[in-house]
Amino acid sequence: MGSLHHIKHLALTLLKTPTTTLRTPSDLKRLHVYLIKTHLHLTSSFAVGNLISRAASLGLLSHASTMFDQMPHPNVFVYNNLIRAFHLHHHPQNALLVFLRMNVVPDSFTFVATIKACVEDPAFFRMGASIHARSVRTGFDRDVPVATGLIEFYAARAGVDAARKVFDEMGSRDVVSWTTMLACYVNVSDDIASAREVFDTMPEKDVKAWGAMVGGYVKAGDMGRAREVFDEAPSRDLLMRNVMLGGYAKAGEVGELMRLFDGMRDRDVVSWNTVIGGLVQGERFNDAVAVFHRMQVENARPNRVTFVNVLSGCARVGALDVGRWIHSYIDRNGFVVDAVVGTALVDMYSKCGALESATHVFGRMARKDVAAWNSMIMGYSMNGRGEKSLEFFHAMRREGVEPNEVTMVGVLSSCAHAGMVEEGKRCFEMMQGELGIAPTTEHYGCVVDLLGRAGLLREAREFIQSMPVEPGTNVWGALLGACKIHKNVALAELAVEHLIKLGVDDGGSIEIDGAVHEFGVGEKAHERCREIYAMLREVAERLRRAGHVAETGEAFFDVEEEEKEMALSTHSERLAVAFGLIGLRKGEVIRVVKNLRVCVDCHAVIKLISKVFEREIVVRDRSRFHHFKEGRPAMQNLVKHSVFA
DNA sequence: ATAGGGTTAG
Repeated sequence: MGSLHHIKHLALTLLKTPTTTLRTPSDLKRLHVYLIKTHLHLTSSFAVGNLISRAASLGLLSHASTMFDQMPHPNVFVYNNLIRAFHLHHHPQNALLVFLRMNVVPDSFTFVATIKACVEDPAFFRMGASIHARSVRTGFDRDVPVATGLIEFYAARAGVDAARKVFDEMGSRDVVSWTTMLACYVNVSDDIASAREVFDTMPEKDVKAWGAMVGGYVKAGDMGRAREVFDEAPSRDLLMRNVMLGGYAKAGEVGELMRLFDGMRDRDVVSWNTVIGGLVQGERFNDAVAVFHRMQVENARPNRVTFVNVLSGCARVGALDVGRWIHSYIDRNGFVVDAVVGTALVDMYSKCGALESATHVFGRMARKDVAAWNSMIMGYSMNGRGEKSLEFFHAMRREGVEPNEVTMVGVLSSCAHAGMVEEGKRCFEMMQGELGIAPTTEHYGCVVDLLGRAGLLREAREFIQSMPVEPGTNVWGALLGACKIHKNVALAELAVEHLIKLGVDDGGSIEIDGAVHEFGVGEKAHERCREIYAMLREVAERLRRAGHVAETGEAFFDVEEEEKEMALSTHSERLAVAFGLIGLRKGEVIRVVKNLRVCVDCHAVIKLISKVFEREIVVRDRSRFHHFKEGRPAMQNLVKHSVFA
């Protein structure tokens, strides 16, 4: 109820203890109206300053600036809050403009806020230096928070030595300035030894100082030392535990991660997100989804980071059901699909082979940055739609979005899939020239793929030899793929030799009812193993009747004939497809994710399975998708939601 | 009445 009594009460409370009231935007809007009605907005710097401060933290910047504009004589308190408001909303230029135009004497709070704004953008280096000079002239540089702000400013803009100079010249230091100096060594110069030296020299340490030191070791990847400091600290707060969780997540120490997490009395959304992210990184996808479900049970509210983490897990294992569920959760709960969440959705859909949904999400995104375009370009490329992918590339350039190295991987692989050799070569040239992007092993792999697929095997081989960097698995994998297509056994053996040396193994997985099942070659460990092999025998029998003969020429050159047939029929992707035939209801699309390329025989067999068993099958391998429907490689209806339609 | 330091993401 917006009764006048209620509003008056709110206003009076605000004037006494402003930070504890006004929790919602509507509270603030009512108060705004009240201040105007009572003309307090013209005279009370106290009321207006506080309103600006609360408006900024509630995301209502327009209320803040309206109130400011209406005030004839704002005092320094009002100015400070407006500068802080702009800074909070990432408008450092506006913050500094307010500072330059203010016609009252700045105080130490003003200097802190403006220096902070200068840290945000490298363009404000000279501005920051001149504010520093002004603080020296007016004596505000002796204020500890001002000097601390300057340490951060110089560390970010001129390096840690310049920051250290300010630190050394400070008249007095407190625990915050010491911790700031420590953090500069950690974040700016990766100098853990100097950070430790500062830590050992500090006259007093609070929980944040201990936390900063833990974070330093975490960033250096030294979890042993991080744990030592963590255990040694006189007290541990939530943030410090989260830092530790992040370290275990980054190091892939999932056991320690879960042990610490489960032992925590209270957790915030960062704790949950860190654990989910760590499980996804550690390829423990089912556990990651389980933790997400645990969040619901424990009434913990997820945020956009949670969604992005879970979605990236879905993308990696091709878990379309879970991904769709997350998408509907986002919509149901009114979360905004911003550039990052949108890209995560697009990426998930396209890596699950659901291009139609990916295109739909992309089309509805308000802001599309490089990463968003990349996910579309990559998505179409991986799904074998090279021309469409290049259309997106050109649209992106028309929109004035600068391509990066990820874009070019997508573009080059599109050219490879579409057989556009000359276009691909042109793009490779353009990338190094016009765009000034240095090629990575990914790009070289794409070029090998481009040449190899087109049958230019000798050129591909020569290209590999001319590479200035060591060829990775992707490069040899591309060459092997080309050898399979063009039946070049000698070159294939060379590629396989390198792949084995680089430690590549074989595996595939499939998602049933939100759970991921993994299969290796000749896998026998799965709980429904007997059923799966029975199904494989049925598959073999039905395919034989349909006239299939295995093309054993290309796999295992040194294996006896029968063993060859056996090994081929237990290739991981076939085990997974067989499991899909058992575990999924008729009419559901069977989606399989594989970490190597699908061999020619499996490709042929799965094509036949899709026909004989009347199932739609999508197999994703390390470079692209294979859609099968009614015995043919199938394409979904992609044009409907396309931005070009 | 307003300030400065350690945590998660496409």
